[in-house]
Amino acid sequence: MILEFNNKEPIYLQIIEDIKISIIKGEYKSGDKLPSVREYATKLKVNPNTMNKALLELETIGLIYTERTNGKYITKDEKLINKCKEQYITNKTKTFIKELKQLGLSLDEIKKILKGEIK
Amino acid sequence: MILEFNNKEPIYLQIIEDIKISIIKGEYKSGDKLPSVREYATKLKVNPNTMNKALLELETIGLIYTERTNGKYITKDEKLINKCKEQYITNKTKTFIKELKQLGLSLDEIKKILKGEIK
Amino acid sequence: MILEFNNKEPIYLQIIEDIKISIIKGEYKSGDKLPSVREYATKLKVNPNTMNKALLELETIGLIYTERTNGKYITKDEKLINKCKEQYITNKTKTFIKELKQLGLSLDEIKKILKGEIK
Amino acid sequence: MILEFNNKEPIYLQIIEDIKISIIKGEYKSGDKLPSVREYATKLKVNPNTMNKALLELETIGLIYTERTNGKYITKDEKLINKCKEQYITNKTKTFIKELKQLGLSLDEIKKILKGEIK
DNA sequence: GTGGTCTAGACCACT
DNA sequence: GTGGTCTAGACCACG
Repeated sequence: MILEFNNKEPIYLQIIEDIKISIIKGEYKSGDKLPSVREYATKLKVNPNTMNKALLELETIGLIYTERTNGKYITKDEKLINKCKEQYITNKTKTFIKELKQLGLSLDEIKKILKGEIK
Repeated sequence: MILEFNNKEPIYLQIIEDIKISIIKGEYKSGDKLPSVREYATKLKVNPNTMNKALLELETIGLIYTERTNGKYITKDEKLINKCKEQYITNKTKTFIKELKQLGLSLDEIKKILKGEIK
Repeated sequence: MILEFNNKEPIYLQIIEDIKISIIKGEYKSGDKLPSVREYATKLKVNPNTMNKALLELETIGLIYTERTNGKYITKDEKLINKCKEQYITNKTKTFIKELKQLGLSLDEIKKILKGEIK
Repeated sequence: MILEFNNKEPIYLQIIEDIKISIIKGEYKSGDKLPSVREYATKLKVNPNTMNKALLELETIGLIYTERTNGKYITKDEKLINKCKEQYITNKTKTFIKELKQLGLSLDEIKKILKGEIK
């Protein structure tokens, strides 16, 4: 996994986003063990503190959990994962539609644009 | 014009975005005079410096220009405005599609989701 | 005479510069009568105060003088005009050379560049 | 590095110009880390905000870039630097020639003047 | 310690 | 009254 960070957004948020997507896509599966913080940090060329912050936040969301002294794992709660996926999708969709509507575009126009873009 | 600011994004960026949209929508028309910096600032309950920062950035983009000691105006370059509009739309559309594709969704699935959301 | 003003520099300075050049070039000759302030102002689409400011400054330099109730004239002091011309030229030349030298260019290099540019 | 500011031009513009020249000359090299905003500000006896304004503008030009929380660096895009250098030189040269031509001087006369001035 | 943002308030030149 | 510049000083997120 290689991550191109942009400098406008906090790195830890970009990492969170990336791992979230991996989970939603199913690349990381329920119960999978995650690399150690250190390992992760070196792989991403990132400060361990940053890595830790990202994983902590994922833990508070519930997408990963920690087994003391053993490592971090993807949650076994598949419902949660699905819920996350749906949320992610409807979120993106709604804001997308909202933004275009804000420009005064009608739904028909939005559909047209999408047809043009989806090839 | 009332603007509700969110705390995640810098105020000046939100102002830029808002004015940009007004221009794109045609609420502000080519050659229109903008409210003075101070007036704008009081209306938005923002420090004049902040307001100025936003307007300066819009000027470097080229969407507005300054007449010395006279005020600020919407660009007369309608091509630029149209270009901005198109850019804005295709930008939003492309990232939207990219984000959903990244999740492994096929184009058909994206279409379905949109149909569900567009009511 | 048509003047395209830029918005970065004060208009009155641009006017001064322009009239100065006209005098140096000899378009305005020793003893010539200048248009009235009002006339000038309408021609240049400029506030009369601005026009006045410009002419006043030219008067303090000595390039023009006022005959009470009669109008403004180009100085009859041709020496002054010549001095101005020389000053203008050596000024521009010296700063030009200084700026390029500052970049670390040798005199030979500057000569080359000039040969390339002068066609 | 000591900078003598003149009062005619905004300080932040003079700073921009100075840093630009340092980059063009190669005193600051591709990828070099710049002093921190605060450090720079104290060195130049300028308010940090002013310093920041200058650096921001250099960033929009692309000559420097920011690494979040880490510092600012000279661009690694050496082509851009070269382009800037050329632009700077031809710009200065062209306006110089234009200004003298505007006075009615022939190219031969300009050459003579330069020979006189270049010693 | 780094840059980013924001506020408050002041002064200036120009028209 | 307009924008432009500058200072002082504060707070924040990030790493």
